[in-house]
Amino acid sequence: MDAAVSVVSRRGYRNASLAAIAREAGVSKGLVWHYFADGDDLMEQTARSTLVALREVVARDVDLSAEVPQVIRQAIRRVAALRDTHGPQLRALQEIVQNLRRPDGSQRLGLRDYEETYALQAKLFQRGQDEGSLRRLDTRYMAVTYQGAVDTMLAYLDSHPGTDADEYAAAVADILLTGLAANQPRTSHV
Amino acid sequence: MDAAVSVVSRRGYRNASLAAIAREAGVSKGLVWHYFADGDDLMEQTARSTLVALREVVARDVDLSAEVPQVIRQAIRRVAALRDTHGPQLRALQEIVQNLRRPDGSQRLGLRDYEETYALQAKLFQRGQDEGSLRRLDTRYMAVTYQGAVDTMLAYLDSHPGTDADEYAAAVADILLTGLAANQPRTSHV
Amino acid sequence: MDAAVSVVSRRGYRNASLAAIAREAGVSKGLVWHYFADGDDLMEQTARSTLVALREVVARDVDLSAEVPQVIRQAIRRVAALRDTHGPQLRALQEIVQNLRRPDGSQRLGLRDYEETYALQAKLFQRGQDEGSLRRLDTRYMAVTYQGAVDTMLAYLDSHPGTDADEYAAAVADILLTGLAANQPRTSHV
Amino acid sequence: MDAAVSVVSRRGYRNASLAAIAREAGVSKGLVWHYFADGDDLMEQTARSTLVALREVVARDVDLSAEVPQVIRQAIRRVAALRDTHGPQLRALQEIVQNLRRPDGSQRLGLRDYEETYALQAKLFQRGQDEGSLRRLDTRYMAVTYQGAVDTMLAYLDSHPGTDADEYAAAVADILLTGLAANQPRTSHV
DNA sequence: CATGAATGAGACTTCATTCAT
DNA sequence: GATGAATGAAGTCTCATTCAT
Repeated sequence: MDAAVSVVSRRGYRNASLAAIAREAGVSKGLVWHYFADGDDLMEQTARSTLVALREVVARDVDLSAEVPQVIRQAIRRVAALRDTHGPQLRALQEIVQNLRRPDGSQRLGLRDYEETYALQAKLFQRGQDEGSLRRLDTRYMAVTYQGAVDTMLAYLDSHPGTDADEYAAAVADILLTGLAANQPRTSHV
Repeated sequence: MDAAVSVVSRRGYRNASLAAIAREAGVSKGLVWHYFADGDDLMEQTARSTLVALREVVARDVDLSAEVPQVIRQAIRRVAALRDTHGPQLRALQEIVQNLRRPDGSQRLGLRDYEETYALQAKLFQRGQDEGSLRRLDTRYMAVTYQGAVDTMLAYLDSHPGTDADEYAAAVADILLTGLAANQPRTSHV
Repeated sequence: MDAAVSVVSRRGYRNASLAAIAREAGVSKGLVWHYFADGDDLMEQTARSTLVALREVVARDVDLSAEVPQVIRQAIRRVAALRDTHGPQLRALQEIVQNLRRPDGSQRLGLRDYEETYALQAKLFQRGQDEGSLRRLDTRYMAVTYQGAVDTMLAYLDSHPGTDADEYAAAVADILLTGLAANQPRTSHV
Repeated sequence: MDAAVSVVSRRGYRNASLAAIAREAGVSKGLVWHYFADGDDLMEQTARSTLVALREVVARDVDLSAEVPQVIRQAIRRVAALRDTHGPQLRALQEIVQNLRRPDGSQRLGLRDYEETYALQAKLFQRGQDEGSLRRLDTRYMAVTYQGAVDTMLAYLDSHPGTDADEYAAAVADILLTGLAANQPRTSHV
C-alpha cells in the first residue's frame, strides 16, 4: 500500500499500473493477488487506510479541547502543513477517490466515504455553537464548505509549490472563521 | 467533443475509450484522428471548450454590474444550478482535468488552467474592495477559497442528489460573504 | 475459425490459446477481438459452423432416398471416412463441445446442441418405421444410441489409426442394425 | 483425489485449479506436492483410481455367472444407475481423460487406457459366443460399440436429468442385443 | 508433515493508433 | 472525408510451482 501511494502520487492513477506498484514495492506482480482481491481492492484499501492515517495525524497535532475557532484555525494550518509532511499521501488519496469506479462507472469511493470525517467536523461545529463561538447554521453545510476550502487549498498548494503554506492557511482560516464565527452584525443580504 | 463529454460524464475517464466516444458520436473510430492529433488532444480541447462554455453560462445569467456581494451570491446560485442544467459538462470537466496527464505523470490541465478564471474573479474581488463592499485581503487567496467552496459544493450536490441546490448555495454564499465582506468587527485571532 | 480448428485438433482445447490460434492464422492477437466477442465466442462459433459443415458433408454423400437401413449403413460408413477427410474438424468439434464452459462450470455446448441432429435422425428412423424396415422403438432412444456408437467409433478410429475404417464401420452398422444377440427371437426381457 | 473428483466434476477440468482442489480438501496448496509429482500426476492418478473403482462397483452388482445377454443387460442398467450413485466420479473421469495432455498436445489418457476394460468385455463376449448366445462377430468391435452406446447413454443422462435412467438403459440394452432392424432375417448387407 | 509467501510464465483482453481503400 | 481492418503495446489476472520455515 505504501508503494501504491508512492506510485499513484507520482504518476497519477491512470498510470499507476499494478506492475509499476509491484516494482516500486520490490515484489513480483503476482504477489499483489496474494494480498488483495484485485487492483481495485488494493486501491480502495490504500485510500481508506490513508484517509484514516491523515485524520489521525491532524488530530494528534491539534489541541481538541481549545475553543472551537482555535481548533479550526489550528486544524487548517496542520492540514496545510500536510503538503510538506504527507504530500504523496494527500495526492494519492485524492487520485484514488476521484478515479476508483464501479463497473457501471459510478464512483466507488466518494464524498459519501468522507461521511465519517464530516460527522466529526459537524460535532465540532456543534460544540462551537453550544459554546457560543460559532454561528447557528446547518452544521452539515458548514462542514462541507469548510472541507471544500481546505481541499482546494491543498490542491492549490500542490500545484503552486512556491506559496507559503502557513500564510495561506492563516488567510483561509480567517475567511472561513469570519464567515462561521458568531457575534457579528449579520448584514442582511438579498 | 459533445460525445466525449457525454461518455466521460457517464462512465468516467477511465472507461471513456475513443471507441466508445466515436460510437456515441455515431462515427467511425478512425475519424477521430482527422480532427484531433490524438486522444489526449481531444480530451484537452473538450475540457477547455467546456470550461469556457460553463463560464459563459454563468456570466450570462448574472448581473455583473451589481454590487460585488450580490454578484457573488448570484454566481454561486447559478453555479449550483449547473448541476441540473449542465451536469454532464461539469462532471466531464472535472474528470478530464483530474486525469489528463503528461507522459511523466504530471497533470496536463490543472489549477493553472483555471488561472483565467481566477483572474476574472480576482478582478471582481478587487472591484469589491474598491467599492468598499469586500474586505481588503489578498484577492488571490479570496479567489481560491471561493473557488474551492464552490467546487466542493458542486461535488457534494453531485453525490447527494437529494439536496436542495439553491438552499445549499444560499448557505455557502452566506458563509463566504460573511467571511469576505467588509464592515465587520475583526475578531482578533491568534 | 479454420485456424482454431487446426490448433484445437492438434494441441487440445487446453493448449489452444488465442495467441496460438492467431499465430496459426497469421494475424495479430488483437484481431481476434475485431471479429469475436471473446475467446469463448470464437470457440462456440467454430464448433457450430463445424458441426453444420460435417453434417452437410455426410448428407451430401448419402443417398437419402434409399431404404432407411441402407441410409444408416451408408451414413455410418461416410462418418467413419470423416476420420480421413475431416479428422481435424472432428477432433476440434469434440474438444470444444467437451470443454467450453459457462462461468458456473456447466457446459456451454452439449448434447442439447445436437438436438437438431437428433431430430433429423429421429425423422429418418420414423420413416424407417413407417416403411416397415425398422422396429417400433422410441426414435429418440434409437437416435442417441446410434449417435453414441458412431461417436465412439470415431474416437476409436482416432486413437487407433491402424484400424480399417470402412471395415469397422460395416461392423458397427451390422451390430446396430441387427443387434448383438444370436438367433433373434425378440425375447421378452426382464 | 476425492477433492479433485469433486471440483473437476463441479467446475470442469478447465477451472479445477490446484488451489481450488486443495481448498476443497481443506489443506494447503503446497501439500499437493508432497503426495503428487505435479498437477498432471494428481489428475492421472485420480482418473485411474476412479475408473477402477467404477468398474468394481458395476462388477459387484452384476451376476457375472448368468447368461451373457443377461450380464450385458444388467451391466448396462447398473452403469446407467451410476448417474445417481456416482455422478461426480463419472463426470470427473470423463473430464480428465478428455483434457489431460502431454506437452505435445496428445492425450495422456485415452481410449488406450480403457484397453483393460475392453479386454474384460471382449472376454465376456467371447464366452457369449462360446455358449451360443451371441453372434460370432469380432469381439473387439462388439466391445467398442457396446462401450460407445453406454458412454453416450451416460452423457445423455447427465445432460437430460429428467430422463428415466432405468427405462433408457433397458432400451439401449434391447437395441444393442437385438438391433434396430425389424423382422430379423440376418440380411446380407453390401 | 504442513504451511503460505513468493515467483514467473502465460492467458485473456482493451485500446490508441495506423493505413489502405 | 470517412471507414474499418489490422497491429502492438500494455494491463489485469490466474496458476503451477518452489522454498524457507
